[in-house]
Amino acid sequence: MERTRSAILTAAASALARDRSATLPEIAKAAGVGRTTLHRYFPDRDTLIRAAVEDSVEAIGEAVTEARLDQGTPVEALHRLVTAYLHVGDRLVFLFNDPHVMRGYGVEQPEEPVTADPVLDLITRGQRDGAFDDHVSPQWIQHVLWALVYTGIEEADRGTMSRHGVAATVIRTLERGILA
Amino acid sequence: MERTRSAILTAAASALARDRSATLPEIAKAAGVGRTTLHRYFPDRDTLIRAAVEDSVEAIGEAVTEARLDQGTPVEALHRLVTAYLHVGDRLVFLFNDPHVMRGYGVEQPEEPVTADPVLDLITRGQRDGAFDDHVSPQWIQHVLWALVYTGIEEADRGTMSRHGVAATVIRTLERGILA
DNA sequence: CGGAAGTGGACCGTCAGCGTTCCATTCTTG
DNA sequence: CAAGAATGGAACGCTGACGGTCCACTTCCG
Repeated sequence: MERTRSAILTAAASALARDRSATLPEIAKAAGVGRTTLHRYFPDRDTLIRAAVEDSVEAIGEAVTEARLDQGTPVEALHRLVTAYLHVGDRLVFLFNDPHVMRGYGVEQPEEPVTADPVLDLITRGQRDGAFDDHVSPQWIQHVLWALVYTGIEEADRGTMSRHGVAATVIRTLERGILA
Repeated sequence: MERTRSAILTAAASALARDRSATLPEIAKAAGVGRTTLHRYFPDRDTLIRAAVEDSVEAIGEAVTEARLDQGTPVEALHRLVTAYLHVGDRLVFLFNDPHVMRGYGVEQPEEPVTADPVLDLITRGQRDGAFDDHVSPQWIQHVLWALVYTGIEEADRGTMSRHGVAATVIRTLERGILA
């Protein structure tokens, strides 16, 4: 069943986000599935993790696409992007804590020029329009964005901040820093 | 020898920062020490990690103390703090990636009020003086600070940015955000 | 020089997690 | 309802990491 596969991948991302050394039985239980079934879908741990990474990348990619970053002003788009990221928090945290998928993307890509990243497109557009700081590299802005969203998610998970307050706070700090 | 103990703890923090599932022999080798010696100083893995955490907390604490955060304007102090953090990058990354020491501090603390954190003192002072944004909590600012420093360290490790450029960039983004 | 302390290579028993298989049970579907 | 597919509990062997020990070797100092 495709439904099972999806549930496993989601649960795996969630469980591994919390504890990257989560055991296979733990993941299976989190997915509401027996260890045998888990093994049936993903023969070994490595396969599972790769699939989970791929699935999360895809899910996040969809969320970003839906955010329509090419529409409206860069600042408006940025707001939608942050919101979108927060909605896929688990997967984002999972990718963030993986053997640092972020740098090489872990999943082998056949030398894709990667020029087609909507987020980087938005950032460069914002810099061109004079909306975003162009004294720093687009990559830096992207990483800062990830870091702040990640921090916000932690805050929400811990209960320190309300789910909604997080978005506003992340955006505020992202845009204007911490100075008064 | 106290020298050996220190070398082990430093190497452990460094190795575990890169790969938190680093094996004991790996840590021993990183410390330039035999597995037996490692075992002599720290009977089991858990003891080693606790000691490494404690050691790192202490080292960072010293670096913060030396930054004299109560001197000069909050902004000046913040600059020194960021620089100090970057100098103890390895340990910071180690603590950051630990079973989330950051939240509960992992190391048992007997209900210390924790009121004596120079960093939080600086932040609240900055907010009181009208230097820092007081629409967000001091904790949030602290976490953002950590996150940005962490991001900067990654950048430096990856070679994306020069060691010196990192400090300037982190401070710039921390202070004024990503808007132009 | 000689003993004490520290070091580390080698070895070993244990154990948790993994990969694999078997099989009874449940769920689907024609 | 019956055949087939899917599920998951149970058991097993394997492997890698760990905790622990023994012992030869170096270093240091009386």
